[in-house]
Amino acid sequence: MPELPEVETVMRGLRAALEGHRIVRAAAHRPDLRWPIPPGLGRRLTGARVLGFRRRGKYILMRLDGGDSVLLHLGMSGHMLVEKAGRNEVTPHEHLVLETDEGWRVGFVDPRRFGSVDLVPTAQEDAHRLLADLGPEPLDAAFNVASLAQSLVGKRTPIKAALLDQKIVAGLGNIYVCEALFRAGLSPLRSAYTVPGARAARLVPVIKDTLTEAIAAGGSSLRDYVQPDGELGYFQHAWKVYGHEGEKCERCPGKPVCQGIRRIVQSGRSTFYCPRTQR
DNA sequence: CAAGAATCCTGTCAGC
DNA sequence: TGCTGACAGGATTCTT
Repeated sequence: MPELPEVETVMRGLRAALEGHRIVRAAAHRPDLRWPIPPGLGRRLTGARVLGFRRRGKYILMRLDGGDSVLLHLGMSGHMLVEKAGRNEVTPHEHLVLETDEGWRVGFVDPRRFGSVDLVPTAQEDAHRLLADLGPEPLDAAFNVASLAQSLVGKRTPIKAALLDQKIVAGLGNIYVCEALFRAGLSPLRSAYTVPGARAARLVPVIKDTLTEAIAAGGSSLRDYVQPDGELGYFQHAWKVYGHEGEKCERCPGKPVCQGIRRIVQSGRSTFYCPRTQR
């Protein structure tokens, strides 16, 4: 489900509810996610104070006193529920529930269970096996035209697949890759090794802009996805190609040559693009 | 080695 | 109304 802007939005919501507060109750209700929730996690969390949050790619890290951090990935269908404490029944897909000293109840809900929860020593967060191989943060200066060009050299895979590879850049997913390629006027089918140069120079800024705008909008809300405070993100209204199969691309209005936005399948996932303006 | 397919799991929606 | 198949924001693991 969530890509970088949604994860960032969720992290900010968790920060507002949890940072500086003590966890007075914690329980894992179903440990068999993408990887098992470590046994004893509930016990480890109970009584801990939450010191702070950060995001790395699509992962959220929650720093606790006592030297450990909780590593959270929302997978495809994961989201967080933040509500007033008091509800004792657990909804069917609520795999982890916390309660704070200020009376907030925070639940991790993930029907498809592609998400994961782990515990990692704070001092070694970035050495965790799930984080160790991640590429640069797309909004950091370390992600730039030169660094992207470098990582695309010799890659014969389509640029669409390369940008989905978290080792090349950390946090892009299917929606934002489609949107960024549209904005850059690059075909998702183009071989990655042909991008370094002028094309990479177009691509990097639009990736940063797209993500920045999406974060400002509170992410994109699909179906039941909501931010922790229950608000809906609204970036989905800014999508130009994703989910717009058959519609006219806004770059070629009225042109008889425009066949409209096309959906194709690349490595098992939908790609939306305009064949006329994206080359 | 790299690239694409298969896989994990549940819910929803379109079409019949 | 029920049933079936396609598809969904991800990422690893298995095959070519």
